Order: sequence, then C-alpha cells, then structure tokens
Amino acid sequence: MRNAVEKFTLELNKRGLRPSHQRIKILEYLTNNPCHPTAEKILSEMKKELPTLSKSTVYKTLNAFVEAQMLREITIENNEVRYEYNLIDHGHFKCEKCGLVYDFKIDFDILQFEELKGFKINDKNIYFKGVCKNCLTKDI
Amino acid sequence: MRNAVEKFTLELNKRGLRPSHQRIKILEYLTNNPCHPTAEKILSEMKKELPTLSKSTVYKTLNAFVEAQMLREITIENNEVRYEYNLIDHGHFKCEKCGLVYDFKIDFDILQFEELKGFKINDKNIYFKGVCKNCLTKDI
DNA sequence: TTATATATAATAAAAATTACTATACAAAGG
DNA sequence: CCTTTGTATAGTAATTTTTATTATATATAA
Repeated sequence: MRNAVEKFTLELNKRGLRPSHQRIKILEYLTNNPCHPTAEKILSEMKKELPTLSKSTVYKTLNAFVEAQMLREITIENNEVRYEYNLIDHGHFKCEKCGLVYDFKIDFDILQFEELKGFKINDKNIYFKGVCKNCLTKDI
Repeated sequence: MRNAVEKFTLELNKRGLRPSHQRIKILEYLTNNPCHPTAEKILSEMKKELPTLSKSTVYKTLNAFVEAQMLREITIENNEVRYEYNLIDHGHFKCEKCGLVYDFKIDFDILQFEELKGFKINDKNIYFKGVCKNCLTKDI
C-alpha cells in the first residue's frame, strides 16, 4: 500500500498539484472503485474512512484532476457527472434499468469526419443507453 | 405558416399529445432555430413573442417531447441540456471557445461492439470537444 | 354546450455544483 | 529544525438548473 501512496504522490507532483492526504485518498478510491462514481457517491463512501472530508474538497479536487487530465469526466445524464481514472479511450453504456455504467473498447482513430477537417479535437466521447444483458434476462 | 401549425398538430395527435398553442409554438421555435438551444434559451427567446410562457411549461413540454421521441436531448456539459428537432443520427462537436455546437454526419450502424452483444441499445450518442475552425483562424 | 381530463402559469422546492472564508497543512529558505 | 509563504481543506452559504405543487385555463368528447 505504501507503494500506491508513493505512486500517487509522484503523479500529483508531476502535474504540479500538492500531494495532500485527501487528494491521494481520492485517487486511491477511484482506483479501487472503477464503477464511474459521482461526486456525491465518492463523498458519502469516503466519509466512512475520512469523516471530516468535505463536499467542497471533493468537487474542487475532482475538477482539478480533470483539468490536469488525470481523470475523465462522464456526462451521460445531466443530473450527475461521473468520474473515472481510466484514461484509455473507450465507450460507455448506461443501463436504464439498473443504472450501471459499462465500459466497452473502441478505437477512436477509426472515427474520422470530413465535416470536422480543420477543427482541433481535444476530447472524444461516445455513450449508449439501453438495457444491459443482466436486466434483460432477469425480465423473463 | 398555416401549414406548419397543421403539421405540428398532426404530429402531436399522432403521439397522443394535445396540440396546445404552447406546444406548437415550441416545435415551431425548434424548427426555425436548429442551434441546439437550452431550455433557458428557448424560454427567454420565446418570451418575446409569448410573454406569459412559463418555465414549467417549457421544461415539462421538452421532457414530454423527448419521452415521445419527437426531440433529442443533448448532454455535453452537465450544466446545460440542449434540445434538437433533428432525429437523424449524427454526432456533435462543441467548441470550447465560442460555445457553438456543430452537427456532423455519422453512420451509427458501423459501430458494432462485441462487448455489447445481448444488450438492448435504445440510444447512441457521440460528441467531441475542441476548438472550431472559425475560432482557430481568428486566433492567428 | 357542458363535463371531464389534461395543460399552463406562477411559485415553491429540490438537487447538484460553486463561491466564500477562516483554519490547517505542505514546501522552501534560513 | 523552525519559520515563512502560499496553497488546500472544511464548513457554510449562495447559485444554478430542474422538478413538484396547485389553482386556473384550455382542449376534447359526450
């Protein structure tokens, strides 16, 4: 575990962010919980271990991480922003029944568009909605 | 113009929605303004012509239209949901400088994923972010 | 034309996010 | 190692976006 703390400390330093206890813990949480949690979820779960952790810290930290390109922000629904530590390009599928968000592999380089020639693309997102296999079989 | 009212009346009836004056006007606005407006924008713009139009009507109507699959909801940023009347599959590009949202053609049928086999897909979305050609040339 | 159900307007409430400020902590220099 | 300086945190208040509530108005069908 010492290893993880050192790894996150190094990464934060590299990005010009101070390796505070809270920041390291939030990175640790996101690594251990690749379930695309919302800020609210992160806060309520982490309060169990870090009772003094505050809402403002979570929001500010997540925003700082996104800006430093350490995290990806996922906006599928307007009423919840989700976060993930996985920076490798992939798509998302959100099940409308159980609410789970699934990852799926996708090669974004294949997607080239005439109409966007001359545009500078910084961020590519793809997400589907529907019902997952699990919920479909449960229905029968 | 009479023609448009009749067209929207028919469409609303077909979907089981009463063709009220407000609903027809909102459809008319979205047809004439394919700029992906937010609820707030629709409300403030339409108040010029329909001063008594209320926030609740706009939100309720837009939600009803999305549910009836007459409109598409675009969530690129968490703090603004945008709406468009164009139901033909396409992608979106949002310029981080000027804020404009551009459409681009895309054949979603090409996008098939092994990992989503057995999943029921109801909705496919793709959006990019970056800087548009217009803003890039202005910068020089 | 009247009865019935749904839609609207106006306001209040809710949920998510951001701003503010005093205190606490991390990094650098003596 | 201690002090200084700047940044981060916690707690709270404020903001923004969206939804709920309710009385009135409107559309449809008998």
